Amino acid sequence: MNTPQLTKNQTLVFDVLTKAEAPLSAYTILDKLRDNGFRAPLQVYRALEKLLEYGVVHRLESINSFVACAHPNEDCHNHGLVAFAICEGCGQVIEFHDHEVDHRLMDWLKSQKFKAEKATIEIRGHCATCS
Amino acid sequence: MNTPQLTKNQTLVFDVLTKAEAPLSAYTILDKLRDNGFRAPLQVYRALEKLLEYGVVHRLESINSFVACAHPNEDCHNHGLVAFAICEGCGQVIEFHDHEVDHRLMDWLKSQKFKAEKATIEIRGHCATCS
DNA sequence: ATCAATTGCGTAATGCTATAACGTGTGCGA
DNA sequence: TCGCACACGTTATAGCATTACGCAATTGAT
Ligand SMILES: [Zn+2]
Ligand SMILES: [Zn+2]
Ligand SMILES: [Zn+2]
Ligand SMILES: [Zn+2]
Repeated sequence: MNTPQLTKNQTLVFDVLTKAEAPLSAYTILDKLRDNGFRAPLQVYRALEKLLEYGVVHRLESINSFVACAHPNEDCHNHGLVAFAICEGCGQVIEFHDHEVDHRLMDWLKSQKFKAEKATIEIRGHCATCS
Repeated sequence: MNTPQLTKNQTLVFDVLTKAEAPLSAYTILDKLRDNGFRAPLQVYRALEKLLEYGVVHRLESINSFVACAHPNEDCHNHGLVAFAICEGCGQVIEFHDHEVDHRLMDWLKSQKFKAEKATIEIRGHCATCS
Protein backbone atom coordinates (compact mmCIF):
# COMPACT_ATOMS: atom_id res chain seq x y z
CA MET A 1 0.00 0.00 0.00
CA ASN A 2 1.41 3.34 -1.06
CA THR A 3 1.24 6.10 1.51
CA PRO A 4 -0.42 9.29 0.31
CA GLN A 5 -0.14 12.63 2.01
CA LEU A 6 -1.58 12.34 5.47
CA THR A 7 -4.45 14.55 6.56
CA LYS A 8 -4.27 16.75 9.61
CA ASN A 9 -5.81 14.21 11.97
CA GLN A 10 -3.84 11.34 10.54
CA THR A 11 -0.65 13.31 11.01
CA LEU A 12 -1.47 14.12 14.60
CA VAL A 13 -2.21 10.50 15.46
CA PHE A 14 0.83 9.23 13.60
CA ASP A 15 3.11 11.71 15.35
CA VAL A 16 1.82 10.68 18.75
CA LEU A 17 2.51 7.04 17.96
CA THR A 18 5.91 7.79 16.53
CA LYS A 19 7.00 9.66 19.63
CA ALA A 20 5.60 7.07 22.01
CA GLU A 21 7.96 4.59 23.62
CA ALA A 22 5.27 1.94 23.83
CA PRO A 23 2.03 1.03 22.12
CA LEU A 24 -0.92 3.27 22.86
CA SER A 25 -4.62 2.56 23.08
CA ALA A 26 -7.01 4.60 20.99
CA TYR A 27 -8.32 6.34 24.08
CA THR A 28 -4.85 7.19 25.28
CA ILE A 29 -4.16 8.75 21.92
CA LEU A 30 -7.41 10.66 22.25
CA ASP A 31 -6.31 12.06 25.60
CA LYS A 32 -2.97 13.11 24.21
CA LEU A 33 -4.68 15.00 21.41
CA ARG A 34 -7.37 16.84 23.35
CA ASP A 35 -5.30 19.99 23.23
CA ASN A 36 -5.19 19.65 19.48
CA GLY A 37 -8.95 19.68 19.20
CA PHE A 38 -9.74 15.98 19.43
CA ARG A 39 -12.99 15.38 21.26
CA ALA A 40 -14.28 11.94 20.28
CA PRO A 41 -12.93 8.40 19.85
CA LEU A 42 -14.02 8.31 16.26
CA GLN A 43 -11.52 10.95 15.29
CA VAL A 44 -8.79 8.62 16.48
CA TYR A 45 -10.26 5.45 15.05
CA ARG A 46 -10.79 7.01 11.64
CA ALA A 47 -7.20 8.16 11.49
CA LEU A 48 -5.95 4.79 12.70
CA GLU A 49 -8.01 3.00 10.07
CA LYS A 50 -6.16 4.85 7.33
CA LEU A 51 -2.76 4.54 8.95
CA LEU A 52 -3.26 0.79 9.28
CA GLU A 53 -4.34 0.66 5.67
CA TYR A 54 -1.17 2.47 4.61
CA GLY A 55 0.88 0.07 6.71
CA VAL A 56 2.60 2.74 8.76
CA VAL A 57 0.91 1.64 11.95
CA HIS A 58 0.24 -1.80 13.39
CA ARG A 59 -2.48 -2.94 15.71
CA LEU A 60 -1.52 -5.20 18.59
CA GLU A 61 -4.58 -7.37 19.05
CA SER A 62 -3.52 -8.89 22.31
CA ILE A 63 -3.32 -5.55 24.09
CA ASN A 64 -5.81 -3.47 22.11
CA SER A 65 -3.15 -0.98 21.22
CA PHE A 66 -1.42 0.59 18.28
CA VAL A 67 2.21 1.15 17.42
CA ALA A 68 4.08 2.92 14.64
CA CYS A 69 5.77 0.55 12.22
CA ALA A 70 9.40 0.04 13.12
CA HIS A 71 10.46 -0.67 9.54
CA PRO A 72 8.44 1.73 7.47
CA ASN A 73 10.83 1.64 4.55
CA GLU A 74 11.25 -2.08 4.15
CA ASP A 75 9.06 -3.96 1.79
CA CYS A 76 8.71 -6.98 4.04
CA HIS A 77 5.15 -6.00 4.83
CA ASN A 78 4.20 -6.53 1.23
CA HIS A 79 4.98 -10.20 1.17
CA GLY A 80 5.69 -11.33 4.69
CA LEU A 81 4.30 -11.66 8.14
CA VAL A 82 5.15 -9.34 10.97
CA ALA A 83 5.70 -10.55 14.49
CA PHE A 84 5.87 -8.63 17.73
CA ALA A 85 7.57 -9.29 21.01
CA ILE A 86 5.80 -7.25 23.66
CA CYS A 87 7.43 -6.64 27.02
CA GLU A 88 4.94 -6.66 29.87
CA GLY A 89 7.43 -4.86 32.06
CA CYS A 90 8.30 -1.72 30.15
CA GLY A 91 5.78 -2.01 27.35
CA GLN A 92 8.41 -1.90 24.66
CA VAL A 93 7.72 -3.73 21.43
CA ILE A 94 10.18 -5.39 19.11
CA GLU A 95 8.86 -5.82 15.60
CA PHE A 96 10.46 -8.49 13.49
CA HIS A 97 10.07 -10.60 10.39
CA ASP A 98 11.09 -14.14 9.74
CA HIS A 99 10.65 -15.63 6.33
CA GLU A 100 11.21 -19.10 7.63
CA VAL A 101 8.25 -18.79 9.96
CA ASP A 102 6.27 -17.19 7.16
CA HIS A 103 6.86 -19.97 4.73
CA ARG A 104 6.28 -22.65 7.25
CA LEU A 105 2.95 -21.19 8.31
CA MET A 106 1.91 -20.46 4.75
CA ASP A 107 2.77 -23.98 3.65
CA TRP A 108 0.68 -25.43 6.40
CA LEU A 109 -2.26 -23.19 5.56
CA LYS A 110 -1.90 -24.09 1.91
CA SER A 111 -2.04 -27.77 2.78
CA GLN A 112 -5.39 -27.06 4.43
CA LYS A 113 -6.53 -25.01 1.45
CA PHE A 114 -6.96 -22.12 3.84
CA LYS A 115 -6.58 -18.74 2.21
CA ALA A 116 -4.80 -16.43 4.65
CA GLU A 117 -5.65 -12.76 4.58
CA LYS A 118 -4.38 -11.33 7.84
CA ALA A 119 -2.04 -12.71 10.44
CA THR A 120 -1.30 -11.88 14.03
CA ILE A 121 1.86 -13.07 15.76
CA GLU A 122 2.37 -11.57 19.17
CA ILE A 123 4.61 -12.86 21.92
CA ARG A 124 4.25 -11.40 25.37
CA GLY A 125 6.93 -11.74 27.96
CA HIS A 126 9.84 -9.72 29.30
CA CYS A 127 12.63 -8.03 27.41
CA ALA A 128 16.31 -8.32 28.24
CA THR A 129 16.17 -5.26 30.46
CA CYS A 130 13.07 -6.26 32.38
CA SER A 131 13.87 -9.92 32.95
CA MET B 1 -1.62 -27.57 33.85
CA ASN B 2 -3.57 -30.45 35.27
CA THR B 3 -7.34 -30.22 35.03
CA PRO B 4 -9.21 -30.67 38.31
CA GLN B 5 -12.90 -31.42 38.57
CA LEU B 6 -14.81 -28.55 37.03
CA THR B 7 -17.33 -26.62 39.06
CA LYS B 8 -20.93 -26.21 37.98
CA ASN B 9 -20.40 -22.91 36.21
CA GLN B 10 -17.17 -24.03 34.63
CA THR B 11 -18.90 -27.13 33.31
CA LEU B 12 -21.75 -25.12 31.85
CA VAL B 13 -19.40 -22.74 30.07
CA PHE B 14 -17.17 -25.54 28.86
CA ASP B 15 -20.12 -27.50 27.50
CA VAL B 16 -21.40 -24.51 25.59
CA LEU B 17 -17.99 -24.02 24.01
CA THR B 18 -17.60 -27.68 23.24
CA LYS B 19 -20.92 -27.85 21.44
CA ALA B 20 -20.34 -24.62 19.53
CA GLU B 21 -19.25 -24.84 15.91
CA ALA B 22 -17.37 -21.57 16.16
CA PRO B 23 -15.71 -19.40 18.79
CA LEU B 24 -18.06 -17.56 21.10
CA SER B 25 -17.76 -14.21 22.84
CA ALA B 26 -18.23 -14.06 26.58
CA TYR B 27 -21.53 -12.26 26.18
CA THR B 28 -22.80 -14.82 23.70
CA ILE B 29 -21.99 -17.52 26.21
CA LEU B 30 -23.83 -15.53 28.83
CA ASP B 31 -26.93 -15.39 26.65
CA LYS B 32 -26.80 -19.12 26.04
CA LEU B 33 -26.68 -19.75 29.77
CA ARG B 34 -29.42 -17.43 30.99
CA ASP B 35 -31.79 -20.36 31.29
CA ASN B 36 -29.23 -22.02 33.52
CA GLY B 37 -29.23 -19.16 35.95
CA PHE B 38 -26.45 -17.01 34.53
CA ARG B 39 -27.20 -13.34 34.99
CA ALA B 40 -23.93 -11.42 34.81
CA PRO B 41 -20.81 -11.35 32.63
CA LEU B 42 -18.61 -12.09 35.59
CA GLN B 43 -20.02 -15.55 35.93
CA VAL B 44 -18.76 -16.27 32.44
CA TYR B 45 -15.43 -14.54 32.80
CA ARG B 46 -14.65 -16.29 36.05
CA ALA B 47 -15.34 -19.67 34.53
CA LEU B 48 -13.32 -18.81 31.43
CA GLU B 49 -10.40 -17.69 33.55
CA LYS B 50 -10.15 -21.15 35.07
CA LEU B 51 -10.75 -23.00 31.84
CA LEU B 52 -7.98 -21.00 30.20
CA GLU B 53 -5.74 -21.76 33.14
CA TYR B 54 -6.42 -25.48 32.77
CA GLY B 55 -5.70 -25.22 29.06
CA VAL B 56 -9.01 -26.69 27.93
CA VAL B 57 -10.12 -23.43 26.35
CA HIS B 58 -8.26 -20.91 24.22
CA ARG B 59 -8.83 -17.22 23.80
CA LEU B 60 -8.75 -15.80 20.29
CA GLU B 61 -7.41 -12.32 20.82
CA SER B 62 -8.12 -11.06 17.36
CA ILE B 63 -11.85 -11.68 17.64
CA ASN B 64 -12.44 -11.40 21.39
CA SER B 65 -13.78 -14.92 21.52
CA PHE B 66 -13.18 -18.26 23.14
CA VAL B 67 -12.96 -21.76 21.80
CA ALA B 68 -12.63 -25.21 23.30
CA CYS B 69 -9.23 -26.79 22.78
CA ALA B 70 -9.25 -29.08 19.78
CA HIS B 71 -6.49 -31.31 21.15
CA PRO B 72 -7.22 -31.56 24.84
CA ASN B 73 -5.31 -34.79 25.26
CA GLU B 74 -2.08 -33.87 23.55
CA ASP B 75 0.76 -32.47 25.54
CA CYS B 76 1.78 -30.01 22.86
CA HIS B 77 0.43 -27.16 24.90
CA ASN B 78 2.98 -27.85 27.58
CA HIS B 79 5.97 -27.07 25.49
CA GLY B 80 4.78 -25.63 22.22
CA LEU B 81 2.91 -22.81 20.63
CA VAL B 82 -0.62 -23.07 19.37
CA ALA B 83 -1.76 -21.43 16.19
CA PHE B 84 -5.23 -20.80 14.87
CA ALA B 85 -6.63 -20.39 11.39
CA ILE B 86 -9.91 -18.54 11.68
CA CYS B 87 -12.37 -18.52 8.78
CA GLU B 88 -14.15 -15.22 8.41
CA GLY B 89 -16.82 -16.89 6.34
CA CYS B 90 -18.15 -19.68 8.51
CA GLY B 91 -16.31 -18.83 11.71
CA GLN B 92 -14.69 -22.22 11.96
CA VAL B 93 -11.32 -22.45 13.62
CA ILE B 94 -8.50 -24.85 12.89
CA GLU B 95 -6.10 -25.24 15.78
CA PHE B 96 -2.65 -26.49 14.96
CA HIS B 97 0.86 -26.81 16.25
CA ASP B 98 4.14 -26.60 14.40
CA HIS B 99 7.36 -27.26 16.20
CA GLU B 100 9.39 -25.78 13.38
CA VAL B 101 7.63 -22.45 13.79
CA ASP B 102 7.97 -22.78 17.54
CA HIS B 103 11.68 -23.32 17.49
CA ARG B 104 12.29 -20.66 14.95
CA LEU B 105 10.39 -18.07 16.93
CA MET B 106 11.89 -19.15 20.22
CA ASP B 107 15.39 -19.03 18.80
CA TRP B 108 14.84 -15.53 17.59
CA LEU B 109 13.46 -14.43 20.93
CA LYS B 110 16.36 -16.07 22.70
CA SER B 111 18.78 -14.18 20.51
CA GLN B 112 17.13 -11.00 21.76
CA LYS B 113 17.22 -12.24 25.33
CA PHE B 114 13.47 -11.89 25.37
CA LYS B 115 11.75 -14.23 27.76
CA ALA B 116 8.51 -15.40 26.16
CA GLU B 117 5.56 -16.16 28.40
CA LYS B 118 2.52 -16.22 26.17
CA ALA B 119 2.12 -16.33 22.44
CA THR B 120 -0.65 -15.54 20.04
CA ILE B 121 -0.64 -16.81 16.47
CA GLU B 122 -3.88 -16.20 14.64
CA ILE B 123 -4.42 -16.24 10.92
CA ARG B 124 -7.67 -14.91 9.57
CA GLY B 125 -8.88 -15.76 6.11
CA HIS B 126 -11.17 -18.24 4.44
CA CYS B 127 -11.29 -21.98 4.80
CA ALA B 128 -11.44 -24.45 1.92
CA THR B 129 -15.23 -24.48 1.98
CA CYS B 130 -15.69 -20.73 2.11
CA SER B 131 -13.08 -19.71 -0.45
C1' DA C 1 -15.57 -29.61 66.75
C1' DT C 2 -13.72 -25.05 65.73
C1' DC C 3 -11.52 -21.62 63.51
C1' DA C 4 -9.10 -19.59 59.57
C1' DA C 5 -8.02 -19.53 54.91
C1' DT C 6 -9.33 -20.46 50.33
C1' DT C 7 -12.30 -20.76 46.70
C1' DG C 8 -16.47 -20.23 44.20
C1' DC C 9 -20.57 -17.71 43.55
C1' DG C 10 -24.16 -13.62 42.96
C1' DT C 11 -25.02 -8.81 42.07
C1' DA C 12 -24.29 -4.09 40.96
C1' DA C 13 -21.58 -0.72 39.22
C1' DT C 14 -18.10 0.88 36.45
C1' DG C 15 -14.55 1.27 32.95
C1' DC C 16 -12.51 0.42 28.53
C1' DT C 17 -12.86 -0.50 23.49
C1' DA C 18 -15.17 0.18 19.13
C1' DT C 19 -18.85 1.40 15.88
C1' DA C 20 -23.41 3.34 14.07
C1' DA C 21 -25.87 7.16 12.54
C1' DC C 22 -26.36 11.75 11.04
C1' DG C 23 -24.91 16.01 9.38
C1' DT C 24 -21.30 19.52 7.55
C1' DG C 25 -17.81 21.26 4.57
C1' DT C 26 -14.43 20.96 0.89
C1' DG C 27 -12.35 19.72 -3.44
C1' DC C 28 -12.71 17.96 -8.01
C1' DG C 29 -14.20 16.11 -12.36
C1' DA C 30 -18.34 15.53 -15.53
C1' DT D 1 -23.21 23.86 -11.74
C1' DC D 2 -24.00 19.48 -10.34
C1' DG D 3 -22.77 15.22 -8.30
C1' DC D 4 -19.62 12.55 -5.91
C1' DA D 5 -15.92 11.19 -2.81
C1' DC D 6 -13.76 12.08 1.23
C1' DA D 7 -12.43 14.00 5.54
C1' DC D 8 -14.32 15.75 9.59
C1' DG D 9 -17.37 16.76 13.96
C1' DT D 10 -20.80 15.20 17.32
C1' DT D 11 -23.89 12.24 19.75
C1' DA D 12 -25.33 8.06 20.91
C1' DT D 13 -24.92 3.28 21.33
C1' DA D 14 -22.93 -1.30 21.22
C1' DG D 15 -19.65 -4.67 22.78
C1' DC D 16 -15.98 -6.33 25.90
C1' DA D 17 -13.92 -6.73 30.58
C1' DT D 18 -13.03 -5.63 35.44
C1' DT D 19 -13.65 -3.65 40.27
C1' DA D 20 -15.89 -3.94 44.50
C1' DC D 21 -18.66 -5.96 47.94
C1' DG D 22 -20.73 -9.61 50.37
C1' DC D 23 -22.09 -14.38 51.16
C1' DA D 24 -21.72 -19.53 51.11
C1' DA D 25 -19.23 -23.80 50.77
C1' DT D 26 -14.90 -26.25 51.24
C1' DT D 27 -10.75 -27.45 53.13
C1' DG D 28 -7.35 -28.22 56.46
C1' DA D 29 -5.09 -27.46 60.40
C1' DT D 30 -5.47 -27.06 65.51
ZN1 LIG E 1 5.95 -2.80 10.42
ZN1 LIG F 1 10.94 -4.47 29.14
ZN1 LIG G 1 -5.49 -26.48 22.28
ZN1 LIG H 1 -15.25 -21.22 6.31
